[in-house]
Amino acid sequence: MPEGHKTHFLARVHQTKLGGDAVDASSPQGRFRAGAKQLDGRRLESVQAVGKQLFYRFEDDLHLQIHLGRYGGFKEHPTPAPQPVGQIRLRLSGTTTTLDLSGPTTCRLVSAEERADIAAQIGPDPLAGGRWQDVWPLFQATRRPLGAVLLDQRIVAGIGNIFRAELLFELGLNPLLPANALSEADFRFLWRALVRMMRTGLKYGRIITVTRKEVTGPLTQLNGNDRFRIYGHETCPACDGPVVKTPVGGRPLYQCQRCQSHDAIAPPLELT
DNA sequence: GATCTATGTAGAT
DNA sequence: TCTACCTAGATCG
Repeated sequence: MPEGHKTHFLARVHQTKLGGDAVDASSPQGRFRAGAKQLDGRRLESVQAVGKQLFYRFEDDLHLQIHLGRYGGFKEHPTPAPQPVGQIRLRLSGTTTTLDLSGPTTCRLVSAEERADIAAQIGPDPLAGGRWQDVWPLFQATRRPLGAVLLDQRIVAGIGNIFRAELLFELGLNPLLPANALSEADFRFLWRALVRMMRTGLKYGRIITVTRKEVTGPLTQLNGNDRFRIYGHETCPACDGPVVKTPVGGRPLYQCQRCQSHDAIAPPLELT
């Protein structure tokens, strides 16, 4: 269930809880048996997120690449862990913590060269010091709609369907605006908003775009789509008009057509 | 129990 | 642009 905030969050947690440990590795489901066998007993040296990719470096220059895809996820247990439940592709047991990985799109061992190649194909990552100056030329070079460009991991790393919807809504931007029609000042504004949104997601380990003013009760207790302003909603929190769900860039985009009709960044919306 | 849905991507057409 | 793939949880009957 991850966008870029989640991979960075997981990298931190896994580094803290298993970094330095010689791990017991197994594949209860069986589909990563050979890989787990190679990892078994080796020391986990570091964990790093690159956009939505996760890389685990083990001793002897062994690299594990994980992409959670849409359904993938980790469950954490104290070591010794209970019997695995469900389709556990990989179980990594450290001294104090055991991780169960299920449903990843990718879980494989790669060489240091392959790891570098994969990372090189991913655009600047707002959570890893990516700079707007490096992304801006790529926006200028394409007439593809903003809503599609934001999801392109070669251009910016870590944005998924929720961040895209929430960012475009917050800025009041028309998702179909050609990327190269955005002014430099507006692009910088967009970048700042994106970094803030993703950092908040990293802090909580989940995407939260509403602010305390907009909801009752603590942010951490929000459920489901209540954490978002537009994604998964039926009515617009600003104008109370209908939210439409239409495919842009191959994924369903939630949009208030009244509030998001602008070709430049609009004044802040009144959110209630 | 069956069916639907989901924060993603790669490869075929 | 379409389809396949990965899995769990919610919803429906």
